[in-house]
This record gives sequence, structure tokens and C-alpha cells, in this order.
Amino acid sequence: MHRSRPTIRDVAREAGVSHQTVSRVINESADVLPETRARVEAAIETLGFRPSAIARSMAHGRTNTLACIAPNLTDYTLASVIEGAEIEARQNGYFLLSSSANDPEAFRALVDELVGHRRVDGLIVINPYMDERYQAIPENFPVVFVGAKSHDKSICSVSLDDEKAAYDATKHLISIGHRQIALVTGPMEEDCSRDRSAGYARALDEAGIPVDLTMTIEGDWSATSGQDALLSLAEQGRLPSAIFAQNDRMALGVLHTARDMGLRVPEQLAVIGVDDMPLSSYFDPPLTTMHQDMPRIGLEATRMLLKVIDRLIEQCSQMKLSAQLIIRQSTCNKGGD
Amino acid sequence: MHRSRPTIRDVAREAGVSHQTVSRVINESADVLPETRARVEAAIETLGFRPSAIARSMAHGRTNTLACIAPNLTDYTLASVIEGAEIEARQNGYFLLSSSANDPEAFRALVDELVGHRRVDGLIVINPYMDERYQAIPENFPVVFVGAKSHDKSICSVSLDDEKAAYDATKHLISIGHRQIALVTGPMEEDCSRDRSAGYARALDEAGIPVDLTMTIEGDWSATSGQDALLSLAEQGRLPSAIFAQNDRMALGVLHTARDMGLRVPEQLAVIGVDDMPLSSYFDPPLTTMHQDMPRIGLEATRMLLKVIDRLIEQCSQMKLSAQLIIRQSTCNKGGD
DNA sequence: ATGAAAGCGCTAACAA
DNA sequence: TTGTTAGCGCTTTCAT
Repeated sequence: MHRSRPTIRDVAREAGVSHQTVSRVINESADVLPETRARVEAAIETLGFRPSAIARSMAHGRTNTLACIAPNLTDYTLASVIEGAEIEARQNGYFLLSSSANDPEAFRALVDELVGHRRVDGLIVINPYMDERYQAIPENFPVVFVGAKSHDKSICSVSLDDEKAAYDATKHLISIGHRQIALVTGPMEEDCSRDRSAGYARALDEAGIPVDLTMTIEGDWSATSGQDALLSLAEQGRLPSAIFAQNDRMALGVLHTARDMGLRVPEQLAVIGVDDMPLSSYFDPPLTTMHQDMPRIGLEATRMLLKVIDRLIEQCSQMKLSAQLIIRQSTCNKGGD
Repeated sequence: MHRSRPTIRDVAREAGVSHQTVSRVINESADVLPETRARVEAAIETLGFRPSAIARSMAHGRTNTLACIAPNLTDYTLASVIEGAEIEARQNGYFLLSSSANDPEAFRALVDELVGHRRVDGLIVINPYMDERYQAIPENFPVVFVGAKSHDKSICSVSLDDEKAAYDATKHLISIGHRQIALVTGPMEEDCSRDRSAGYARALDEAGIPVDLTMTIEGDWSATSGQDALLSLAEQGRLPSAIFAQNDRMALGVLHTARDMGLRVPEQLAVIGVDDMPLSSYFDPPLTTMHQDMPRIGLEATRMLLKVIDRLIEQCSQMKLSAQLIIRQSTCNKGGD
């Protein structure tokens, strides 16, 4: 099965033409007599010839492969971005290599392998500002950031409009009468958490509600940190009437603890999250949240990256997609779903 | 940035040696004078040379890339297998290309690209017996199946010991006094569902409980199908005292509907699932389940695949990993967590 | 419209 | 120990 694969020259011999003509045929070049083409195609058929992608890459100086680096591959939001990116990549004749990198060191090593050895034509980096990892990316290599708008204007990015999503979420709580609204954030070193906090503050401001910093608690995206947040608010005797958790997992932790504490949701405590993760409609009660279209983010990132690779992008774009409010019972009893 | 990358010959010129010597240095061949080596390494340094992975592949006839094909990349169990596989692959100097294929046609096209064009050295296929997709895999190409033991003895596979997991789950229910135990299966065309059904039946048999087929309902792994299952049992007036759902999502659907129906869990209805998906300890009540180590399955599959590629596997192995019972409150009030 | 020659960047086989 | 000569399988000139 190893040395048996026919090459372009075997086909040429079989068809009685030069290997170059075979190349023309498989590349659908116009300048081939229909008759010759037919002969070559027949030879390809009989020999079962398939062009080697590697040889092509070698000659072209292109791998037709992209890579997507994420903190991990199992988190639903990340996996969704990756899946969206993978599908769009394949649609355009590319493959997508997805890898996880926990820490800056792993990230650096990965980029070094991928870019240094020219294994891929471009890179999608999810959460590039996490632990300063973006610094490991070489300049002038095609890259698109996902999950945070790039600080560097020369790098493209696609992300959720975090500020607006948070603003809308907070506004929803305000619109149904809440004025004591606590905030559970993601790690504040992530842009995303900061932007969502800003949106929260803007909504409060607009409503003339002073921002009470003791009502803001930093979490780490985990359900456990959501639990801890509610517990610590309770301990301080500062129970709010509503909580905006910056993601659904933390919101779930809040719901869980509220149940343990005997708080009725939404009557005594309204809860809203961000993500619309699968099963969030199965939480108890079903969770009101800001839906974000992760596969779409992956798709747009890939499109952008392909443009960068083909150098047909004028100036770098920073795309922001909007989240959509999904009202369920964790904020309103009459809420749909 | 394109034609500027130095090659092995540039380095050779710079160091005043032949390009072959450079090759020897970067491949850590023994037969190079320390002095020469130093000169070459200095040249590599000054020029910033990095060997091209493609050229290497070209010369070796190896891509150092594996592919993993799954029905999708977002399902937690699948993503976990992939992540485990990816990490193990990198540990061994390989990259992992993961792709999703919904239907047999997409699967066929994907395999054709990957294998036909020799883009990868080996394949990991998750759920190979889904819609007969395994038929699209060419013979003699290195493959490992995940999620179902291979019917073909010449193909390696790694999977959960589904029969035993189901047996243990059912036995747990029996041991706490249940005798009317309903079963919610995955799609019966999947081996995994059939094996889990067999384990369920064996446990009942052993306990002298006749298997009542009206108590078995086929689902599709979704939470919704778990809901439907419980509803249909209720409609038939055949409410069991316990339900074994073949995965956690369906178990969650059951819990949800039980709540809607006013059934107390576990007093009036005990529920057990399989997977131990994240957040299953946050369900209401926390879900008793059979924990399976998906990353480990991915890791073992990769190891096996690498052995197959290197032809250092004597005869094909069919590895089965065991699941572990995690008792939470959905079956026992006193159950830990 | 087709073919011949050269080259992509590396490794392998042989020679010196 | 080092260098020379051929490839790996394809594409890209440039002839014809």
C-alpha cells in the first residue's frame, strides 16, 4: 500500500502523454484537447490515481490548512466556534487543525510548530488576550482573533458585542422593575469580562441607578464560582433582587444555590446569563439568557482569515456580532419557552 | 514573507558546508563533528531557519497528521474524546485534524479527501457504525474505531464497556429496591444502544425480573426524547419506579418532566444516566450516572493508531474501558456528591 | 495544444 | 565525517 500509489507520471505513461498534460487535466486547465483529456481521464480511472495533497502543497507553497487554537476543545462555546470554522474552511477547500493550549508556554510551542514549520496558512486564535498569549504570534502571519476585538489595529477579529449584550441583559432586568442588580463577572483579565461589565454599568447609569461595587463579584466562568458569588452576597447581607451572571454556567450555579437557600426564582431573585448553552432551557427554572451564535462567529472568522491569506482585504476589520435576548422563566414567570 | 524563508541550502552556504550536513544537524544525526555542528547551528540561528514540515512530509511520505471524524464537534462526549486524542497526538509529534460529518455522504467525501489525497497518516472514527459510514473507509488504511467495538476483527477499536456500564447502572437500581425499571435507549441502530440494552436485560435477568418490553422506549440522545419517553410511559399508565436513561441528556429530560408532572425524585421515581456530563451534579436533583472517561478513550485510540501506523501492533486489539457508578440524589436521598 | 526542463525543500543512498 | 547525486509528486516556466 505504500509504493503502489500511482503518480502523475504513471498516468502519463498509461495515457501516452506527458505528465504535464496530466497535470493540466487534473487542474482543469482549458488548453487540453477534449480527446486528450478523455484519454487521460480514462487512465486516471484505470489506475485509480489521486493527486497527492502534499506534493501539491510542496509545489504551491501552500498547505490549504488552517489552525484554530483555543484554551480547550470541550467547552461548548469554544467547540461551537471551532465547528463553525471547520465547516466553513472545508467549504473553501481548507482543512482545520484545532488544538488546545492551556497556558502561554503551550501556546507558544504550538504556534512555533504550526507557523514556524509552515504547517498552516493561517491561524484563528480564540481568546488571544488570555495570559498575554497573543504575544507569541509572529507578525505578518495571517491571523484572526476570536472572542476579543484586537487591540492591534492590524489584526482582524470577530467577537460578540459583549458590551451591548451586557447592556441589553441589564436593561431587561431593569425593565421588569429591578434596581438592585448584582453582577457576577468572568475573570477580569479577559476583555470579554471587562466589556460585559461596562455594558452593565452603562445600563445602570442610563436608568439612574448608582453602580454599587460591592454588588460586583468576580467569578471564573464555572458554575461553582456562581454558587460562591451568591453565597458571599448572602453572607454580607446584601442580597439583590436580580443577578446578571456573565455566562450561563455561573448563572446555573446561582440558580442552584438559590434553590438551596430557599429563594424562589424569579419572584425573590431574578437571574440572567449569557450564552444560551444547550440545556439552559432545562435548568430549574429555565434560564433567561443572551443567545450568541457561536458557529457564526467561527464561520466569519474563517472567511476573514481566508481573505487575509489571499491578501484581498483592504484594511483589517473588527467584526462584532450581536447577542439576542431569550426570555425564559428565570426572570419572568410568564416568559416563553 | 514569502520567498524570504531561508532553506537548508542557505544555511549550508552560510556555514560553509553542504546542505546534507545541515540536514544531519537538524535531524540530530550522530555523525557530525561537534565543531561543524556548532557552525551549522550558528548559521541556523543567524538566518532564523526552520525546516519546512511539508518538504519533510514530501521526502518521507508521511504527514505526521492524524484525523478524527465525529458526527459533530460540539457534543461534550465527542469533544472530550477529540481533546484527549489531540493532546496525545501532539505528545507524539503528530497533529490532529478534527472534522464533523453528519451524514454518510459527507463522511464519504471527507474520507476521500483525507485518505485519497494522503493528507493524513491515520484515521480515528467516532461512531463508525452510524448510518453504515464505516463502509466508506478504504481497506488497509490505518484506522481506529471509537465508540463501538469493530465488527471486523482486523480493525482496532476503543470504547466504553457499554454492556457492563448498563448492567451496573441497572444493578444499582435493583440494589436499592426497584423492580419496575424502565429503559430509555439511544437510537437502536447504534451498537452502543444495543449493548446498553443488553446489559440492562442481563441485570434484570439475574435478579429474576422479567423484561417488559413496553417499558423500553427508544430515544435519540436528546433531552427532549427523554421528556417524551416519560410522557409516553405516563400516558400508557405504566409509570415505573425507576428509569435508566442511556445518557445524561435524556435523563435530564426525564427529571424535567418528572418535575412538571409533580413526581418527586427519587422518592417516586429514581433516575440514572450515563456519561457524567459536566453540570450533571447541578441538575435538580443531582444526577446519579455512570461516569466514563472520554479523554482517556481518545488517548488510547491515538496510541493504538500510532502503533498501527508504525506496524508494531501484532494483532488488532479491541479495548474496552469501564464506567464508574457515581451516586447522586436522583437515585438515593442520602447519596453523596 | 503539448512537451521538456527546472524547481519546491527536504531526505536517502552512495561515494569520497 | 562530509559531500554528491537522486529522488519524493507535483507545478511552472518556456519551448515547440
